[in-house]
Amino acid sequence: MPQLSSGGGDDQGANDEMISFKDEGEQDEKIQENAFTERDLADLKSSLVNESETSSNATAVRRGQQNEHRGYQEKHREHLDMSKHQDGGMYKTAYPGYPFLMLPDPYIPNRSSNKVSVVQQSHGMHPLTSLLPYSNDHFNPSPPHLPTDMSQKGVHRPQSQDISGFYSLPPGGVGQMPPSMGWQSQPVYPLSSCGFRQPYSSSLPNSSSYPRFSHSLMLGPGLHPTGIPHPAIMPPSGKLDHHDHYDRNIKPHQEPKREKEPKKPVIKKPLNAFMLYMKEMRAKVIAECTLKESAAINQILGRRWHALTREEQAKYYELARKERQLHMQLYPSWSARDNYGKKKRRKREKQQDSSADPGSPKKCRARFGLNQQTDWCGPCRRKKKCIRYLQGGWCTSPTSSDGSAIDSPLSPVDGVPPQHPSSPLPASPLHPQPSKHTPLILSKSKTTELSFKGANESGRGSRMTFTSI
DNA sequence: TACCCTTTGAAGGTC
DNA sequence: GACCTTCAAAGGGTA
Repeated sequence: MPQLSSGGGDDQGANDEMISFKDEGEQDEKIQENAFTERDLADLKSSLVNESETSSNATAVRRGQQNEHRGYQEKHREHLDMSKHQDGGMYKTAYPGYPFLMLPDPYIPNRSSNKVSVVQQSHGMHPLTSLLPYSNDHFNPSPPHLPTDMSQKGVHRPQSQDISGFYSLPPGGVGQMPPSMGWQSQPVYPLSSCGFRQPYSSSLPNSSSYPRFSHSLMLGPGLHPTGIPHPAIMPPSGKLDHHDHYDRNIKPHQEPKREKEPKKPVIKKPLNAFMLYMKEMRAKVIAECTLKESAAINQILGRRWHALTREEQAKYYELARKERQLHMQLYPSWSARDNYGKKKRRKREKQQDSSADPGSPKKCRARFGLNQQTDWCGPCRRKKKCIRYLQGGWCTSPTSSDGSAIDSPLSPVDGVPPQHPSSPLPASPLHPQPSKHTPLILSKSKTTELSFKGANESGRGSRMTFTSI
């Protein structure tokens, strides 16, 4: 949980505490104790209270709806009406390109503060997407993979009000959030990996996301007047296809395509804290570093993420948590596993191939077999993570192939502290275990990645194994 | 055209 | 409970 850097303890300090963002109750208490100002706390608590209420309310509402047998088309018309009323305000206040949006009055009890939506905003999406399109009403009334009552789980007025609680972030609590998130003051950024600071904003380039969002606001031909594709619902192709996201009642000219190829919408995973951060900061990094390759950008973002203060990270965790809650409310039957296989087979194939390679390093189990367990390392005997990888015998320690800033998260030009402010970090979303993400091992260059893959049979697992060397 | 790369976090499955 | 796998975003790179 966020912990303000207090006297004596800078961000490198050892006075870290384990804070779990998963336990909301604990989290709230921790927040009270350490993290935010009193005002922040009050607002946050209020927000969370609203959440609790809204959760129960939403459930009750859904039950009520079941009794009402209210057609979702009717509900959808409500949404559209609401959207029409809100569009103006949304456009005026929302920062384009960011998944969060500031909500107009109907959703925000207290408009005076910068309210922030926690719902992701995909490219080309109307800001209202954050609220309305979490409903399936825009799609098949009863997608096969959803329960029959999903049509009742669409966002409706009561729920929208409830949701507003999610978005009601206290002004103070968001004080350091970037303007694009609707937060009021500038965050303190480390020096970029390019070696300079750059204020947000006005200098924001024509990044990929911002202009695209603007385009959606322009509502080009064929776009829904409200421009509401759902951020979490994607066409099976994986590409945002507006045809799939707009109400068929509103877009009759698009119907032929729908009828021709009724696609089953894919409900995307809610974004986690880091993903939200990435969406927010990507444009800035691109502007600063004139990088375009996402892999490199993401490396920088990863380092910056670790360089964030706890409060800054906490905001993203909180937003992500709320987004998950909202997602859960709207798609109670959705499972992350629903999307498994949607991205084809990727590394799995490679990993299988790699594991089939007799020359590749293996864990104790694979290397020595069950009948030579005495040769296993201790963790392997306990079914823990094999430590042989870490002992240098089977593969060389991954090192940066060059001294580039990207390769080295410790690079001074990046302004990133050698370690996360609180490392060694306890296990928590804010303070991942060093074994997982500490920058002691520099981010993986290609060389590193290869070395690691060979050692671990798993490209993914690599980041968990090698980073603690 | 489809997948890779790269990051962190969450979820679900396995052992 | 630890570990592993997959997916979420993004867009240039690659086969």
